Amino acid sequence: MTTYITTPIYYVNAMPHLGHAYTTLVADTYSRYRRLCGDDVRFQTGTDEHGEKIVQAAESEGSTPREYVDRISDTFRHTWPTLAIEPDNFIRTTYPEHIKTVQDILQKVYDQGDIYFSEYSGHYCKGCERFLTEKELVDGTCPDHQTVPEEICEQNYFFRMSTYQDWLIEHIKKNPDYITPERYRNEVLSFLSEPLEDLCISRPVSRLTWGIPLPFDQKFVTYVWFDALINYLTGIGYPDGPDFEKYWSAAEHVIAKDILKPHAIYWPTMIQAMGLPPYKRLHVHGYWNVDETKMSKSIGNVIRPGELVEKYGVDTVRYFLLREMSFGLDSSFSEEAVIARRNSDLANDLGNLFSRALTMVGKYAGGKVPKVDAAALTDDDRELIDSMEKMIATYRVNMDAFTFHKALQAVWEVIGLLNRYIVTNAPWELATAPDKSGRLDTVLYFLTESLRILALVLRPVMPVAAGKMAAALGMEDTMAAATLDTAGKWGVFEPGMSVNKGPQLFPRLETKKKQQTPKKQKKKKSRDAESVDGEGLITFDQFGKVELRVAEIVAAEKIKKADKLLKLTLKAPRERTVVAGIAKYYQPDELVGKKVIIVANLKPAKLMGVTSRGMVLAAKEKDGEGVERLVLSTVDADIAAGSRVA
RNA sequence: GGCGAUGUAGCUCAGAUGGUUAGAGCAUACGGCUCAUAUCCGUAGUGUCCGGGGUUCAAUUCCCUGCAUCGCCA
Repeated sequence: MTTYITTPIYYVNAMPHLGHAYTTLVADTYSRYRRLCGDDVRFQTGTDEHGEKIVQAAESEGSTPREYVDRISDTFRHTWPTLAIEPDNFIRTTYPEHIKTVQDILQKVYDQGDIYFSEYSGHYCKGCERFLTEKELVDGTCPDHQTVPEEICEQNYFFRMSTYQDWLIEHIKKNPDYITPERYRNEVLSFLSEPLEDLCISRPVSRLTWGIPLPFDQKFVTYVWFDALINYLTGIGYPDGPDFEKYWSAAEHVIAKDILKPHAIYWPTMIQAMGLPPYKRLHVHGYWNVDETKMSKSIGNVIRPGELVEKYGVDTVRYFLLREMSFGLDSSFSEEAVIARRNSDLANDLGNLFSRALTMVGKYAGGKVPKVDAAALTDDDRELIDSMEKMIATYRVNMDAFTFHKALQAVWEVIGLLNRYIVTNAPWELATAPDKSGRLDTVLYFLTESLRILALVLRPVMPVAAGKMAAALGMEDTMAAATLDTAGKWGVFEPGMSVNKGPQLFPRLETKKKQQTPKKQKKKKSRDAESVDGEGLITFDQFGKVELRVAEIVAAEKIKKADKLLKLTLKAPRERTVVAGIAKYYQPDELVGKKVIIVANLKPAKLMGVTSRGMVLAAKEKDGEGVERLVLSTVDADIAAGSRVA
């Protein structure tokens, strides 16, 4: 079998965050799993590097687009190994081969009449990089950027997506696995129940230069779709690379739900127009909410995967992300939850199981895997074998279906069974009775054999830890080459092999201040959950939740019908909109350029129709006559916008 | 505004084509073991299964309606 698994290519206007990491981790885990099944696997990720936003981002830091994309793309490329993510190919849309193939495809589709030229006019928002419909406008402004869109009349090229609508509906209906989980399949079908409009695929060079020129009209460059999506083809050598057909016939894409439409609608119709067979499956996952709010650049509560790995280790992070999220749904991320998973699942259940079992093989069997008396198996033993085999079957079904949380749940059920097996068979008692040595050997063999299977199935999820487990079992090399077919069954371990406990797999992590008398705390909290311990004092941790940052005011304007409110556009370091109640004390003009301190992770709120993401800190006083004065907080010396304040 | 999803134990969630005692993990309390990483094993709980109405011998499950949250579309 062949597997071709891809992540989206990531737009280089942002640094890698938890969302990128999760998508890529899923693809990596799946690729490792398919290799474990013996597949020929190709795993691809990369970066999407064209577009107006890139030009702006490059300008704002004084570099060329080329320098800028090289730098950010490199950051992505170097982030993945820290998570033990190992793609076979890292593609960039600025690679010459990609550009050439994109142009060839555009020419082909143009020649066959599926791309046409047309004129239209509308409200173009620069921030959104697109035209907004009348209904999207709020008081004539873009609701996301609070700017008045330009009235632009423009000519562009369009792809006849509508031609392929009926085919696509048929295809999705006939192939229930084409888009999963089902909720997203339904969403797509519901969208397709209305007539599709054709897809605008170009931008005039007058407005965008950082893109791939249309081969049939040099006054235009291609806009995102025919550039970015085609990476899935160019990355495996389309059109005439030797491996192209082999991998393309097995193509599976992993995406987050925000890019469902391009992948479930635009892309299949494009593929169909090119005369290629459709991709095999599309796997759609949800978002990570961070501490109960959406993770977003503008709120600034972005989790950096590298920092997590540094703190908790690569295996814990991978396990947590795959175990905690029900694939397809949103999940919430918190470091408390990571620590809880680490301690209960990894340290207590799994790590301790390895530790106790291998210690006993060392103590009671001289460190060598003993022989089994096959004639004297108990019901316990048979139940264990049975459970192991069922677990492997469940694991395979769920790994195939991308329901990683269920696969891991099945593995942990058998880990629980093993811990029980130890207690009921009490090897330490068997060891004191000379006539029970046969039974002792059997129990120890059953344990080590089970550990071997655990190390095998956990490899796709926790490659580093699984390597340590294999090493402890003396099977580092054989495990690395093993497949589920050859090794994923009972009875593979050869008696006589040496095992070696080695260091702890998952040392417990200290939980914060757990020793303090919890009962007293409880009483206090139940009286008033809002009040803080002590007399109005907050803990350092509580303070740590408040993210203060330096922000530069780049624009300020009054909000209509609100005499106190100003709408500020801040850079911290990304642009965001914050509404501040300072209109009585400051004029918009005098604010621009000022550097202030903001609460960056405040839950967004709508004030007079404007969404405010954060708040500006200011001091207020009343003089003797009750007249109020307000002064904005600022910084003592010039410092980069976005700097953290603590 | 239209369509859809979700609402179950303190927390995160599973589940039943309607039918006895509604489940798991974490957290909590108590007991046991000593091979093990203060780990493991056992026991114990608590639930107006979102509110209201209907169908039915019987509804947490089906139907209607309301509320809340979320998603897609306009």
